[in-house]
Amino acid sequence: MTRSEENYIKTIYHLGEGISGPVSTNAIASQMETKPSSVTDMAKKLAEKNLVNYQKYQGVVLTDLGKRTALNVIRKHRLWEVFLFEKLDFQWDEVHEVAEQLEHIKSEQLVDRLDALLGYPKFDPHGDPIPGKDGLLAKQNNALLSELQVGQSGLCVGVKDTSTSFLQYLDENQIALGQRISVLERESFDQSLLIKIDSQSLRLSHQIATNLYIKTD
Amino acid sequence: MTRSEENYIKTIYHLGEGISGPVSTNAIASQMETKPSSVTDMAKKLAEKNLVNYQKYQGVVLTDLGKRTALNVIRKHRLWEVFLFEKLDFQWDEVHEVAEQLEHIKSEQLVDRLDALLGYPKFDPHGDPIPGKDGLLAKQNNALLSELQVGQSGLCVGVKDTSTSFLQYLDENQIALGQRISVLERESFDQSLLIKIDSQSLRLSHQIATNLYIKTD
DNA sequence: ATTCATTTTTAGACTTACCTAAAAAAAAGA
DNA sequence: TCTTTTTTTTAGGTAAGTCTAAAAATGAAT
Repeated sequence: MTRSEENYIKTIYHLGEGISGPVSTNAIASQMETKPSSVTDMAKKLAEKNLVNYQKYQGVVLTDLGKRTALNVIRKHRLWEVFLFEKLDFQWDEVHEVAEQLEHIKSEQLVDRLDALLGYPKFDPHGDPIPGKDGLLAKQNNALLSELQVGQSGLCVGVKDTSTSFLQYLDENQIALGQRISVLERESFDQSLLIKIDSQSLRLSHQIATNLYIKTD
Repeated sequence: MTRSEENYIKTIYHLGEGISGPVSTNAIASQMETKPSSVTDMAKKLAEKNLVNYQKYQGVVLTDLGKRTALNVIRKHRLWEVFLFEKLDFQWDEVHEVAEQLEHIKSEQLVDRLDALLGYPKFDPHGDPIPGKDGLLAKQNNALLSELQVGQSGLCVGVKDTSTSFLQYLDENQIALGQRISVLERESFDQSLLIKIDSQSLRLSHQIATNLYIKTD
C-alpha cells in the first residue's frame, strides 16, 4: 500500500465512524484538502484492491479488509503518539504532526515492540483508544461534557477536537485528562457551563463543552 | 527535500568517502539498483538545488550543502539504529532496513529528543560514528583486522560489511564489538588468520578479516 | 591517431497522484 | 413535475521518478 492509499483509507474510516451509509466524495476531498476528482480516481483504485465498495455517484464504504487496514494505520499512529508523549516529552498538541509521518513506517516487528516498550497502552494522549493487533477497539461510550445534566460529574477522558489551539486552551485552563469535572450550572442563553474542576470553578462555552469526553459515574 | 533526493545524496556521500574525485553515474546507479539514465536526471536536479556539482560526463561531487545534508540523513539513520537496537531489542542485522525508512522522517525536534533519550550515543550498533547536530564526525582511524601484524592486538570496534549474512556469521562465532582480539598467526597461503578472542582461538578467512575494524593498543 | 568498448546522456514513454474545466448525474426547490 | 443547484465524474494535462533504446562523449588500445 502506498502512503497516499493509507491516508485515504484512514480518512474514510474516520468520516464513516459516526454515520451508517457511505462516505461522500466531497467529504473526503474537503477533509484531505484535495479535489473531488482526485478522490474519484482514488476510489476506483481502492475498489480495485478490495479496500472499499464504490458505486458511481454513491460514495464509498470500507470493506472488512479496508477496515482492518484503517485500524492498523490508526494503531500505529496512536502508538507513536504515546511514544512521542511519554518517551520524548512532546506536548499533546505536538504529537499529531510527527505521528502522521511515523504511521506509514512498514515493519510489524517495530510496531509490536514499540507497543511492548510503552507497556501496551490502551489510549493515546488525547484519550482515543488504541486498536489492538487484532484490530479491536476498546468500546467507548463516553458522554460529551455538553450532554451532562447540572449536578452530574465524571472524569475527563478524551478530546474530540485535537487542534493545537483547542489543546492549548485546555492547557492554559489547566484542564487535563483524568481530572474530575462537575457541572454546577448551565446558562440557558448560550449553553455555557459553570464547572468545578480541581476545586476551582470555571465557565466553559458550549463550543468547548462539545469537545470534551466525560466518563460519568 | 524528497525521499528520493535524500537517498541519492546519502549514496553519493558514501561512494565519495574513500575517493578524491567525483562519483560516477554508473557507480551511483549500481549502488542504488537503478539505471544510469535515472541518475543523470537526478544529478541535474540536485545540481539545480546546489547539492552537488555536476559536469556532463564527469560525475558528481557533493557541495558543502550536499555534505551537510548527507550527514544529517546519516545522523538520523544511525540514531534510529541505536534506538531499535537499545530500546526495541532488534538484532544488529535487523536495524538497517527499518532505519532506511525512519531516516526520512522530518522533525528536528524528534531527532534531538531521540538523541537525548539514547544518551547522545557516538556510535551505531555496527560501530559507525554518529554525526553530531553540527555535522561533525568523530574521527576514526582504525585498522582492519587484516592489516594487523602477528602478535598485535586491539579492540573490535566496527564492521565494514553490514550485510545480514556477515553479521550473522559474527554472531555465530561470538565475535562482537568491544571484544579484544589478538592475532596469533597468519597463514601466508590464503592470508587467513588465527586469532585469540574471549580466551578461545579461532581461524578467520581473509575475507572476514578485511571487514572488521580494530582499534589497536 | 583512429578505432573500439565503455560510459553517459538524450529522447520518449510509463505510473502515481495530483490538477482544471467541462459534462453528467443526483438532489433540492418551486 | 420541471428547473436549478450541487455533487460527482470524465477528459485531458502536469510533475516526480522511473524505464528502454538510441545517440553521443570518453578513454583505452592498437
